[in-house]
Amino acid sequence: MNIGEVASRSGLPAKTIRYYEEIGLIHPLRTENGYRAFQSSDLNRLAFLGRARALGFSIEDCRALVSLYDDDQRESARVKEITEQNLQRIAEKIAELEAMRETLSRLALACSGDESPDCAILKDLAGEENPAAADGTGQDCCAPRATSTGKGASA
Amino acid sequence: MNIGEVASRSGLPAKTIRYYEEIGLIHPLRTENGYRAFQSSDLNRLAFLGRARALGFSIEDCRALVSLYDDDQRESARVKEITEQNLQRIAEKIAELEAMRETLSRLALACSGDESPDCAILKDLAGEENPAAADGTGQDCCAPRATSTGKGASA
DNA sequence: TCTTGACCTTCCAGTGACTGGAATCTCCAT
DNA sequence: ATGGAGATTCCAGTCACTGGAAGGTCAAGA
Repeated sequence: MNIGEVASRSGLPAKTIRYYEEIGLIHPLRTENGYRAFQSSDLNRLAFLGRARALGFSIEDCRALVSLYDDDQRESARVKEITEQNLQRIAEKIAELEAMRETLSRLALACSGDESPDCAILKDLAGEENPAAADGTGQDCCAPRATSTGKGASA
Repeated sequence: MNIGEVASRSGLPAKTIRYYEEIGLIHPLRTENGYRAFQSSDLNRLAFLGRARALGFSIEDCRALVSLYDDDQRESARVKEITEQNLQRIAEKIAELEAMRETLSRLALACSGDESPDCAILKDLAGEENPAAADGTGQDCCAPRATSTGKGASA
């Protein structure tokens, strides 16, 4: 199989497949003309990688996972450990985004969204004491210093 | 104020403040020795930017927001529009992460996590017909081709 | 036989939003 | 005079690709 067929069969762009070879995730053979010659085992590996990536595993996680997959002496505990770390990262990210969503929803509600320059969103961003808070918690959510690890926008 | 004081007062790293100047988000004056000389208005602007970034606005959104903030002819509708676009991006990201979380939780539960090589997680990634599904929906969540826009791991 | 066009190759640069580090300069206190 | 903190610029790296240029290969059709 040439790269085009593997791309359409695996759902991964050809560019990505070349990149995965470059970083050592796959090792397809070559034909005389220099084209990559994929076996069905390569296709399986790429599908595995595509699924793992779609589940949020990092490339380094994927490297570990395929190597565990290849290793029949593996302990499933190691796989579970990687999975649970990923799960925790994702849960943290969700929590961070939920906090943003709540604040943004509140601000959007408080903004009239008309032709006047008066804007509750800008007032909040400018640090004026919450005219639109009214949630009683008094939490200073999402101030720059409060952003533990994440760097704000990333999507 | 020098950059160090502004950094500690705004909560933004000095590196980030220099970067924000480089991309034209702020325009601090300079003293004779070449040091940046920040006014309190620069500090306000940086705090504004820090809050906006912590709420997930992109740098380009931030550029638009500060320019709206500076414009007393603005219409609050424009601010609300940007906010709601951001809100939607965040909601989509959350939905994507929730789907990952659900699948990962299911897989982690199905994996014994012991010293044996038998692993439900690896089986699923390898595309074996869901031995751990049992959710009745039969949805082929998180297959590589199903990943609409997002590129999988990004946190 | 020649040409066309699809497909393949490599290499380099860009993305977003910083972050790290080197080399150098300025200022102030001892 | 010296030491150290803090400032400057510039370059490279992060993550996981993605876009594009320049060129090689192959099969089909005129």
